[in-house]
Amino acid sequence: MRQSDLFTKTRKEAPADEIAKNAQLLIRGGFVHKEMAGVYSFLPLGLRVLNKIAHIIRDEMNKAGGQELLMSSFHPKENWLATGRWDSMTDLYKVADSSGREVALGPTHEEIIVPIMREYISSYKDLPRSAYQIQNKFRMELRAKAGILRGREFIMKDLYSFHANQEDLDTYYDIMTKVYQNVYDRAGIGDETYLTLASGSSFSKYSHEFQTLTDSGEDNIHVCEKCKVAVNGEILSEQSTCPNCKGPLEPKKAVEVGNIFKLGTKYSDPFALTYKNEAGVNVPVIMGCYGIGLGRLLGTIVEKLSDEKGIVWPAAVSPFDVHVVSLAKEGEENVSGRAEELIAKLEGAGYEVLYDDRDLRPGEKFADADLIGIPLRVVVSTKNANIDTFEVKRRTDDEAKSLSYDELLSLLPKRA
RNA sequence: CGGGGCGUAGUAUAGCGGUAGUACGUUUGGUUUGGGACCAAAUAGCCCGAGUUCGAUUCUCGGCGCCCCGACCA
Repeated sequence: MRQSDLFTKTRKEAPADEIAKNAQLLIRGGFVHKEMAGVYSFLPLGLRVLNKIAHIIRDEMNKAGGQELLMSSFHPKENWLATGRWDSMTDLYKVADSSGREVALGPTHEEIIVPIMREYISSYKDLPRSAYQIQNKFRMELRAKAGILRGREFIMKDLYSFHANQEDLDTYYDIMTKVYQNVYDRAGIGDETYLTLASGSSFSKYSHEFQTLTDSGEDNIHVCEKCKVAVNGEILSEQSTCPNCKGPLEPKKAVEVGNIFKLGTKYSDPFALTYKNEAGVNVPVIMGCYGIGLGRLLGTIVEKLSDEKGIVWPAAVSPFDVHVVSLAKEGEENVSGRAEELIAKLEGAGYEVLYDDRDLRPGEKFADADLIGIPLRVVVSTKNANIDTFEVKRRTDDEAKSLSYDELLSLLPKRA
């Protein structure tokens, strides 16, 4: 993609009232546009990152047997009355149409998925089942904050699993624990993301959160670095040592990038979601639910992986694979021509390229490249127009290197 | 929801009881061209409402909005 065609522009300064690093960098780079407190639009660059994250999540959820669907955002009031959450969930958006009919805007989808599954689960032969979606959620946060880390409208992957018995849920829960860690590993923040014991529900004493260490996080957790596990501060009085090695815990700030819950029959009961076992007896379906906030994950990556110049995207979630910066001046067709040949080769090899073809001074282009944060920058200029190497700099490097095309390729993730 | 702060051009800011200046951006012309250039010109603004006042962007009150701390948070 030609940068001169990209409708967004970078800016030197962030809005004064955005303190959060994720919001500052994402706005300056043209990834997001703020609409109101806690509500952001994703611009082309931001959407590319979001889609990369979604791709990773889909891949992992599919591996775990998840079947993707897309549920509605409008929810029937009666479904929420059935679970009691129409009144008990204080951050539920309730909207009325002109006739006064009320509906909820979905903050989570147990009230929708369970009635759906009720139509398709009737026998033990129909279990287990696992379904997920990636969809916008609405929660009336009293205080949106920290840029895109806590919003009122946000994109979430929510997966719901349905089981014949507790053992099957337990097994699946362990699989999801592993799958979640895979997601964070692939998104580049796995090494500082902790499986964290947190408070549970009436059904299960504990749940698990995935918490990424960062000072901008709003949660206080207590970590055991050896075992890579942690305990949320909210249950520290009950669990004051490492759940694994029983060693001491160290307090840290963290942001919750995912959580997994054993729901039991909490939502199957109100909708009478049961199945017939082999003896022909109706038995309640046991459920689990598993969530990841995509925008929050994106923001967390920015919080953790950025420097004073801008964002440093991990390769798997970068909006583009390569940033080709042409320093061609007016009339230097040999330079721009070489840049375009390179891009054609890279794209032919399956890579996504952002091509800075703009008529700007080099300093400005470099500053933008650093801000946007694509992992690999390739400069084509009169310096290398007539030799067979390119000037290549990884975003994490300080100095550029002169590399051949093949050497450049070796720095990129493999493509099939 | 409690507490605090802040609303001036697209962005960042200065300022004043007498209707606003600077920088970046954008547009035009020229000089430039390897880490956010320079000259000249142009463009564009006081959140909304009420009150006080001869006069309010400035003071007072109310509203709305944004940020921060706390509470809340599948």
